[in-house]
Amino acid sequence: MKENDSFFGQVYEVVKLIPYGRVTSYGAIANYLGSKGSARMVGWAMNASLSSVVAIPAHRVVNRNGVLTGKHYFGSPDIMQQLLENEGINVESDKIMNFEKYFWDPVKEL
DNA sequence: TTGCTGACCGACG
DNA sequence: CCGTCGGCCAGCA
Repeated sequence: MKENDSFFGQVYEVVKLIPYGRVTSYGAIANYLGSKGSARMVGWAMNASLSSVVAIPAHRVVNRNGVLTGKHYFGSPDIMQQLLENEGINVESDKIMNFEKYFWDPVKEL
């Protein structure tokens, strides 16, 4: 797995491990990787994942507020919300309702 | 190689 | 409440 060699690869691993109907935050992933301050890299990795041939459920990754920050990067601002709602997650005004309930923390789960 | 930017987060004034 | 800055790592001109 060459992907796992880089910081990005570790992000991919975690994001792909996110179970159906769950969401996590950039900071949580960064914290799991051992670099809390590198939360920006997580988002950057997501951007790279869009070009990646590997399917990455980036729509399950949101910011600490539960807001769909990168929704615009999915091609259309509605795609990310539609995907989340399709998994049974309520999204309103670009933010996840009951975010705490759907929140999946890799540090605690893994 | 250097410098700027980026889907974040927390702290400071 | 709002604006600004630092920190983390990687990609690109």
